[in-house]
Amino acid sequence: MALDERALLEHDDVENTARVLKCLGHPLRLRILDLLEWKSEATVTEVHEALDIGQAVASQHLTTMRDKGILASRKEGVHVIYRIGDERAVKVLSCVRESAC
Amino acid sequence: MALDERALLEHDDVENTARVLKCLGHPLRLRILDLLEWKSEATVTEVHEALDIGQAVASQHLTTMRDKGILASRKEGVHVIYRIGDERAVKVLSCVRESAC
DNA sequence: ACTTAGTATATGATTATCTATATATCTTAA
DNA sequence: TTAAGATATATAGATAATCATATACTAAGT
Repeated sequence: MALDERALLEHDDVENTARVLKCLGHPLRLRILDLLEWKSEATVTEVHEALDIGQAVASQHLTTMRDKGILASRKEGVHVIYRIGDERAVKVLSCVRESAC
Repeated sequence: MALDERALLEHDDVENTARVLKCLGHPLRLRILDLLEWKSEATVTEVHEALDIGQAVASQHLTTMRDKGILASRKEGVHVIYRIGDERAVKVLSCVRESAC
């Protein structure tokens, strides 16, 4: 019955969707997303201090999330300021948190 | 600023949320979810044939998803019939698919 | 130019994930 | 009880993720 013609699959973005969800599926990255949801913006240092994780780890996760489009960033002087880059990530989070979406 | 008091975190289910999202973050498992979304139910054999994957692989992924509560199953004779066990998974999927949730 | 603070990357060790093959278990029919 | 089909599990090789340490890069100030 030609699965390739089905809704999700015909978009041929299953791989990409999986990549995004997999990226969200990590405790630290969820906490980063949560942090940016109420703080709007944060530098690498702020993330690494707020979450009490190593600077390199923070940078790595932030970069990973930006690569997937989940986060966006801008440079301001010596700081790199990260923010949420795709509101769908927030919605996904709220979907999981509660029953209603 | 006591991150531990924030919404998502005070639920202390960050780990579990991450586990679920990580589980969804796999191409085959997304396709399984997609299959069960329009087919309602499917046996292991049906999944492994519809997705053209090995029987063991199908069984493993189905088991994994059931362990996380994403799927549910019942036994009927010699068959094990899987279905979606948590509608939030579907909602997560639709959140990622489109802009609106 | 030098220093310092912020950020990114390279590396490697550890652990987890994925898939295939093979095998085991379970259920029903003969 | 034996056989056959359906499902699950054990195992192992390959690949990928994670995290820590160390190092490199960059921008601003002195």
